Amino acid sequence: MSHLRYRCLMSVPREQILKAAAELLSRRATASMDEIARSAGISRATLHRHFAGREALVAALGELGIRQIEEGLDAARIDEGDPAEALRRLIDEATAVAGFLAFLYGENELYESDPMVAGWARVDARVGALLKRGREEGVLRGDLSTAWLVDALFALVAASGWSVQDGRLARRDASRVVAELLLGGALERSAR
Amino acid sequence: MSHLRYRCLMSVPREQILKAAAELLSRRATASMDEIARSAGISRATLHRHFAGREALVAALGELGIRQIEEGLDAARIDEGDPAEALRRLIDEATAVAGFLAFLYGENELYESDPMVAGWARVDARVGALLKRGREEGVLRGDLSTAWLVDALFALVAASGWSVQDGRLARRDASRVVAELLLGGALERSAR
DNA sequence: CCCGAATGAGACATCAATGTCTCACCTGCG
DNA sequence: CGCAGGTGAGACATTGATGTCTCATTCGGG
Repeated sequence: MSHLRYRCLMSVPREQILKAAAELLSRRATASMDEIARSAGISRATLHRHFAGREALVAALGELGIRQIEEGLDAARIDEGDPAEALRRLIDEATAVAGFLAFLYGENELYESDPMVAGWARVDARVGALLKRGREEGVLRGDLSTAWLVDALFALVAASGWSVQDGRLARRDASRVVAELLLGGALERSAR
Repeated sequence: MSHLRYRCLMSVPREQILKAAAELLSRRATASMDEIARSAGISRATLHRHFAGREALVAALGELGIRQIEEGLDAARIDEGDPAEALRRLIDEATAVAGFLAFLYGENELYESDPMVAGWARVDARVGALLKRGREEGVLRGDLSTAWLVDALFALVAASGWSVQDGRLARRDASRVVAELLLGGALERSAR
């Protein structure tokens, strides 16, 4: 939430445009520039003033998404303490930017660009390292590959974002339900 | 649904075309008809001979997807026996058609049609009923809503399908890792 | 009050995807 | 062999999205 000064009209902040675009595109990759603009509450002309074209918009979206997730990884301090607790902190941060994560998760095949691939690889490596540490410390199961757990983590975070968008899940519950399901599973404790 | 014999060339079966289309479109919703055709190993002209247009293709895709999932629900006999075991059977059936499920899961906002919405609602209700039964019998946790568990189930099945497509997961392991993660979670048993 | 900056609405050309068509080819069968 | 059905390649017009442009409007600041 940038509280910078806007000299004239109440311009919609660039980041807010990107957020709206991410949430729309994560659901409908075929959304037109006009739909994207209206979802952000601006006109198509203004959208084009911010981003040269669809390609530039998607590039900015990918860049911001990667940056937000990496900032989340930093904030979660995933190299410290109990792996399970680190994972919960990571999920806290990730669900906060679930919209962008859902976009990256579902759309990374489109508009492939080297920096985006590299950024995603960095994120993947860091999350994988955490899960590997958890496995080696005996906290996480050894019969589920870390690669699958990474995929499952992002899938659940993205799903939580969609559930929130669709009103099936309260935003404040997203982090908890993802963490509880990913870590503890769906079975009642007495039943396992 | 004509299951007639093909008298001349080795025609690519309609269902195989739909399967290829589902796997491609679940990843890249913007794929062109030409890309879809080539992913199925046929020409654009032949694709148009099978399906009047993109709309008809997507409709057929949705119809077949819903049908396959409902057949899977039938085969899994989810109303019988231990809910956890029923859920494992359901996941077995669902991962077998993960490509179609991933398509339906990610693309159901596009090309909305009444029969598709109704079909998805039927599936949702049946899976929800199973989870509700599991909760009432004390097998499934009561602190995770059934709506969330339904979303998570489909998200994990779809994710497993993508992981298989991308070569990060062996197809024969898909059912196991989804079921183990969804039911038991990622924590080592001794650690919880 | 007036000016400047940013916006929204709309016109316009361009481009890629789409849907339809024709035609030549191949294969299986009588 | 000759035919018939299915196919691939390609031409063609059409459509919708896109990118660029102009112009009037509006709001904030000096």
